[in-house]
Parts: sequence; structure tokens; C-alpha cells
Amino acid sequence: MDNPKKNRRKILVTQALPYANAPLHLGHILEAVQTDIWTRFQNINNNECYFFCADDTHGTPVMLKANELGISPEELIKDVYEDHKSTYELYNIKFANFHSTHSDENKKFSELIYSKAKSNNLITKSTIEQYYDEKEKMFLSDRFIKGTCPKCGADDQNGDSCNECGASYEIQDLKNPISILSNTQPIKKDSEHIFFDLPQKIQMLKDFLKNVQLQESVKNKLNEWLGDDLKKWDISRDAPYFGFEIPDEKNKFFYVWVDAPIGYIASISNWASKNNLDMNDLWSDKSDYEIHHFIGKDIAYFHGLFWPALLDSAGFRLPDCINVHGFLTINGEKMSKSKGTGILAKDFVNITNPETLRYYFAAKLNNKVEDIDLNFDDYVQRINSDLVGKYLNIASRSASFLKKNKNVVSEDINHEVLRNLTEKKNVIIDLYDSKQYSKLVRIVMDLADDINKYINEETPWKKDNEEAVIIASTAINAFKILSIYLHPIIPNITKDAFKFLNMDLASIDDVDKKLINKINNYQPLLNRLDKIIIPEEEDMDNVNLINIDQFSAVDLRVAKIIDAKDVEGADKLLQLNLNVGDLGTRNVFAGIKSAYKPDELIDRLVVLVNNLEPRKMKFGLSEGMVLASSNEDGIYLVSPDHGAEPGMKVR
RNA sequence: GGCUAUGUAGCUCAGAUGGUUAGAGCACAGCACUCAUAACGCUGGGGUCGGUGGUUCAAUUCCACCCAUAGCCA
Repeated sequence: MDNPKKNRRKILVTQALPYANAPLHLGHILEAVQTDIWTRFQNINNNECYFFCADDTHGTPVMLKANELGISPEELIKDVYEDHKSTYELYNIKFANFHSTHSDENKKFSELIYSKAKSNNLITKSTIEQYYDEKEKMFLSDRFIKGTCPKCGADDQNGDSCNECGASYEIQDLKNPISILSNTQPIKKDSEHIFFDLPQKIQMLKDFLKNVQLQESVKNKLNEWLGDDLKKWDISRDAPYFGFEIPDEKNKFFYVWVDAPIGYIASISNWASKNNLDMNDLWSDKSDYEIHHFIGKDIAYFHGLFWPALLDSAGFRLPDCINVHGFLTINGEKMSKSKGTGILAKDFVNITNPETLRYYFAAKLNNKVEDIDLNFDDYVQRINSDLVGKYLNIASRSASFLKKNKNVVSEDINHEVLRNLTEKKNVIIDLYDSKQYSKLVRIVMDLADDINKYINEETPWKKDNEEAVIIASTAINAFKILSIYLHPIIPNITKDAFKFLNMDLASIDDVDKKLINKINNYQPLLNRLDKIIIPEEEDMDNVNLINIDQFSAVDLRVAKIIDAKDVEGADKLLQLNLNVGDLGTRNVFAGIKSAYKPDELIDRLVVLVNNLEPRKMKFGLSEGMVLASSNEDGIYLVSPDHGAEPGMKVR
């Protein structure tokens, strides 16, 4: 590795742009933390490193989400922008700039890159047949179509693959296709699309993969794709589409995956103009800035093939490094709201100190493309034993001796003990640089163990004041070194630590400087965490959306219970006789015996599903259903408010 | 269905090129200490290294197949 002192590196860093149709979840934070740690490390390691990001705002999902909320896409992405930005701040993610793909800069660069590709004969057109939703008046991509699996016949399967038998197929082969937007059957319709001629770039991409810094397993995967028959890439979408219109075309828009990565450049450009810098000195062949992308494994494809091909065709500098990370699972499972693991990043800070999540992620992150698991019990244990029990304990126990010395740190310290810590500096630097944070954290905690052991063996509590101060001063210097090592991971806690130590951190080389100032009184920098319990939530994403017509199909009526009695031979049922006003009376069996006595029900108003198919039961015919809610503790009937009359429609 | 990655103690993870009784941290038990947020230290129990076959004098480590989990298949 280059000696950073001799060659000060200049680096532009990006993370994948979060999509602007929803708040951030903890998986977003994992990537942000990995990237932010790396950026912060580069800067204290005497390099110049800037972290750029933006919201990814275009495409159908944003359009639909805005539609659902009854607002314009512009309003939606404005709200989400503020939400994303403030959430990242909660986790101390330090962007040089957080921009948006819905921006002038991005429009400019998208058009520029497209026109250059066009003049290099990389743009072609051809007509494709696509499903079209006549009701919504839009073309449908595969993900908006459901239907019957052509292989196993399972209903309600995705447009491109079956969850039941695992088969994947072409959308044309799907039986009984239904648009999930309108629940109507889509028609096939021709449309002219614009393509980027990816096959022309094969050799260039092969060279790129040889040179780029990227995990071997991902390289192999990408090379495999390159070996296959590489198809042209469809880069246009028909109106209506929230995005940028393609120049010199009518009602054609750039596919979101075209302008999303260009958002990296747009964000940098926006920052450059705010700081009076020239893009030619930043992202260009003439600049000496390295370009590093941090992304998740799901989008390696776009960043490893389309993106460099696009950049190259327009004469832009190619990335030097793409770092691919795995996904986050929670308590061993895929994130899911129904399991209470789809917790939002902004809510999680109400449960725990966000710095501790940064630490936990760091303690598990490596440079491989492996998923990492956030296990809440493990998390609490880890924070309590590592940060509180080992690292901060050093400050806490040495502060008590120094306080008796008026907080004056002795210069007469055990240099041998400290040398064991400072000589690890280059190892720490290498591990940060190569993103092997978990190894690094292990080493730092081993060093913390060593210092705690040192204090134990020296037993300052048995020594006279002078000796105790020497031991404590050694330990507090060690604490300073550990704080510097941990600073990129837990910037806030260590910032407080430096305040306590009465020092400023300028560089990782400060580990070699001895503390000379008077320190301050020690205040606990972090409290032990309690067991984490996440309340279960409804999985709103998986709720089947219905339209107003479907809802109207259910005839709900106010009804009055005119008689109620036990059903002989039934454990759970009560037999109800309901007055439904003009509609007459109904006999309904309701499973509410465990919660209600027949007597207390008489004359009560309830809500009846009037047009439910009558069901023949062992005890008689049930002509409808009364609405009730339930939990572990009981059953709760739904009651109309006072004034409602039997027979009135509920809607 | 195809491809890729992962599967090692209760939990979280280390274990180039195959080689003596498979490691760490946490949790647990015992001991010690008492400066420290009952936070530290020492010692110890605990694993047929996802499964089944194969190659080999020898496999957690190589090969094949299978199972489970995750991602991708434009």
C-alpha cells in the first residue's frame, strides 16, 4: 500500500441512491454506515474523501405511490427527500452533498450522456409488444402483472416467476394476466422502444472488469453474463412516466435506471458549483480523484455492466472501485413488517442509541458479499460488553484516580503499554481501507482487554496516589488511542470522549501524541442497553389493495340484536336474531360466546355483512356475519354510534 | 428451473495452499478482585465443522450429489 503521507489520495465516494417512494429502513442504514465509516476513515487517514448521495426519484413506483396518496410525484419526492435526509442525520451519516435525481444537473447529464451515446451509434430503436392497461392508460412492466403460473397452475403469481414451483418464464407465457393496478385484463400493444447497444461494449466491459477493484465473486458473475448473449438494453419508457423526456422523441422517457446512477455525477456537480469547483477537476479523465461506489448485491448488475458502458460511451471516467455488500436480515429473517422486523430507521433511534447500531454493523461487516444479521439479543450483549464493559470502562475506572489528582494527567507513563497499541496503527489502517471492519473491531477490543488487564495487574487502588496516577494516566492515554481507532465507527461517542480528554482529533497519527492537558470530569458516555422488544406491525405492503368497487360489493348494514341465545353443542357460538330494518330479520351464528353473555347483547347495535353467502351449519342456517375484532384477550364487537338505525347502510 | 454466495459451540463469527487433542468474543459455571455503569481478571464445561457418498495414509479444508437460507436471471 502507498504511504498515505506521501501520496494523499483524493476520493469521491457514493452509495446507492435510496428510492423515493418510502422511508428508509435499517438495510439502507447498513450501507450508509459502511460507506460513512470508510469516508470518515479516509479523512482522518490524511486523505481527501467526499461522500455523495441523492434520492432516486423517477419511475413507476414513485408515480403510483403519489397517486395512492393523492399528491403529485413532485410533492411526494420533496417530502421523502426531507425524510431521508433527516433520517441519515440521525445516524451521523456525513454527506458532502445529498441531492436528487429530479434536478437540473441530472437532466443535463442524462441528456449529455445519451446524446454522446447516440452520436457514437450506440442507440437503436425497435418495436416491442407489451402489456397495456387500458383503464390506467399505461404500459405495464412485469412486476405490475399477476396471473396463473404456466408450469404448475398456481394462481396469483408474479409476471416473471412463480413462488409456488419456482419456475421463471416470459411474461407472454403467463396465463390469465391481470394488471395489479386496475385488476383488469391488460391487452397487448406495440410500442417503439429505444435501446442502448450493450453488445458493442463487450470488449470494453471485459477490460473494465479486469481493472476495477471489485470482489472476485462478483467479477466472476459479471463475466459470466458477458459470456452469455448480451442483449441490447431497453432504456426508454412510454408516457405516462415520471422522469426525464428523451430529447428529440415524443412521449418517451429515460428508464429510471438510466438517470439513477447519473445522479452520482449530478450530486457531485451540484456540490461543485456550490463550492466553486470545476467538474473537470473532479469526475473526469483529467482529475486525480478515485471513484468508489458502495452498493448492495442486488444491483451489482447495473453498476458492473450498464453503468460503465454508459460512462464509457460518453467519455466519462470509469469507477475505480465497486464495493458490493450483502443484505441485512433481522433476527435471522428477511426484513418484514408483519414479523416486526421491517422497522423504520427513524423509529429505531427511539429504541436505542444510533451510534450503537453503527458499532454493531461495524462489528459484523467484512469485505465479502455476505448477508449480515441484526440479532437483537446479540446486539444488546455486544454493545454492553464491548463498548460499555471493555472500552468505556477504561475511561471510567481511570478517571476516578485522576480526579484525585485534580484531573491532571501525568507525563510519566508506561510507554511499553502504549506502544502495544500504537504499533497496531498500520494494521488498523489496512483493515479500514479494505473494509474488514469486523476484524478491526475484534483487534480494538482485544487491545481494550489488554488495558483492563494492565489496570488489574497494577492494582492502582492498592498503590499510593503518585503510582496510581501513573497507572491511570497510562490507561487514559490508551483510552485516547482506542478512541481514535474507533472514531470512524462511533463518531459521536468518541467526540464526547475527546471532549472529556480535552483534545481535538486531526488525524489517526494523533495516536502517537501523548495527552498533556488537564482532562475533565468523567460522565458516562453510554448507558447499558436493555433488551430490545419490537412491537409487531401489520404488513401494509402485503395487504391486497382493493378498489372502491370491490369494497362496495360488500353490503354492510346496521343491525339490532333482538334475541341471543347459547347454542347447544357449540363451544364458541351464540345464535343471534337480528333486526335489519326494512330488510327484515336474520339468523346469524357468531363465534363470540367466550366474550359475551346472551343477555347483555339484546338491543345492542352491530354491523352485519348482509350479502354474505348463507352458510349451512350443524345448528342451522347462518345468514350473514357480524363484525368483530379480536386479540389474545378477547373478542370485541364493532358498534355503530348512537343514532344509527337498523337497516342503514355502512360505508 | 439456471447461476452465485452462505451453512463451524446456546448466540455472533475466525479458521492460505488437506496433517498432531477444531479456535475467539459473548452467554453459562467456578475462583479471584473490589478502582470501575455488580461493568474488570483467571479457570472451566460445551461442537460427529448442514447431510450423504467419493478421492487420499489423512478432509471442516478437495470432488459429486442432496438439503436449508439469500440474491440475480436485463
